Amino acid sequence: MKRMTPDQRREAIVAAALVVAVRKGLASTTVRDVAAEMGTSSGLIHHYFDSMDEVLAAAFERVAAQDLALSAGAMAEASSPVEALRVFFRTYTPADKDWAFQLWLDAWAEAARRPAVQATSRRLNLEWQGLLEGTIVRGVAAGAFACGDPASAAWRILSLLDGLALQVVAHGTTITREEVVAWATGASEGELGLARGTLLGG
Amino acid sequence: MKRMTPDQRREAIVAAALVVAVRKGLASTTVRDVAAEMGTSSGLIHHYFDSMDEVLAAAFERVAAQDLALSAGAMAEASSPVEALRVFFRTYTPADKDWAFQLWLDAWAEAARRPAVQATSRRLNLEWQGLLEGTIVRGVAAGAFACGDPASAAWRILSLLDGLALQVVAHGTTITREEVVAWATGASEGELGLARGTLLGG
DNA sequence: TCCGTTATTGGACGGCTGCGCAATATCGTT
DNA sequence: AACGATATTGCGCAGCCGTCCAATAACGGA
Repeated sequence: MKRMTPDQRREAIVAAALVVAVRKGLASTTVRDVAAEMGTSSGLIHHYFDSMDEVLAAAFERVAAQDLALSAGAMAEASSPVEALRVFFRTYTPADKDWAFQLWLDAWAEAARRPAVQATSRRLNLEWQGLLEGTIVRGVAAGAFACGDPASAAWRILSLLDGLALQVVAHGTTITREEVVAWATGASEGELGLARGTLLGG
Repeated sequence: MKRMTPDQRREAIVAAALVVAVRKGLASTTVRDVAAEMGTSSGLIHHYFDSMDEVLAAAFERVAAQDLALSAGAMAEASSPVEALRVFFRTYTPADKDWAFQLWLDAWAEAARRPAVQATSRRLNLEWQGLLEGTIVRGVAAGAFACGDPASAAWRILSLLDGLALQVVAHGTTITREEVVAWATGASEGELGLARGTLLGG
């Protein structure tokens, strides 16, 4: 195959790994799959990554970090903390990309046995919490929210959303996507002392 | 190996599969692992189960259903809905058995690609929600809780708990077990119109 | 004690796994 | 045009996978 610069090749490997991971699941993505997806030999992958663990972590990070950056960017442009929270719920909720959330499920499960995946998953979860906490802190400072403990409130909102989304993605029919959004925003309004329905404007 | 009745053998297979699943993860549990754990040949397993998917589903069900029954039993003996909820939080929370919750993580992730595991996981999640919903309904009837929608409240409490526990088990150090319990009970008190600290009696 | 039933064996089948390494091909530079 | 650096190949290694099936062994009833 055509020769690439190390940076380009690394990118290509991660991109190919992601395609395979979405199709087969993170845990079942193999060196040969990724090589075939790139159209190269499998040996090439170990020339850039020490282990498959690191390839999978990089592939997961690619989507997860991008989604985070997208949400963070959109929230930063919001006119107020309340609006930022609306943006958060709109962009975080698995809408047409359940596959991304499925990758989160894969990552959480794999974390126990793949150190690099665990590190990435933990770091990104922490960043989501930080993003949310920052927004809450700003809202409290602006007098828009009433919240005694922004850090824990952020964890609660994030975890509720994850727990509910999990049911949709893993089990399909137990609850609907609309219920996830409605229940999570409702609980968050209670958490932050907002009037019912405040966070549902879309 | 010694000949067993079909019932005994099925049990032995499921028990052995569970031991291996706890050690290696649900997804990485193989026919040969299970056979070796039992001390029999691997062909025996397919004499009792059509596929590995069903073995894993049965192994997962063994722990999950037992934990559910244990909680349900203890909650049924509680003197009041409030006490029942206290029991719920005490028994649901991953205390010394993170391994059981890790199996839940495995099951949720595997659900996408293993029909039998998905069916079991979904059914048990629904039963947990039902157990919680029933308790809330009884509490409302007894005037102990104020809750307009017990069904969705049950989903919210369960999902919050799952989402928080997930961080503990998958990432280890992000939040502590104590925070999980404190935050989940706190949110539930808000959800049900209880005074702060009501659910923490232990 | 013999016999039919069936639990159990053990290996065949085709395919897959992560990893490592010598050989080769393709660059940019001289 | 020749060369050194290195990206890429292709395969070997040792082992694993789920599934299937003919042969065997152990049991209960006659």
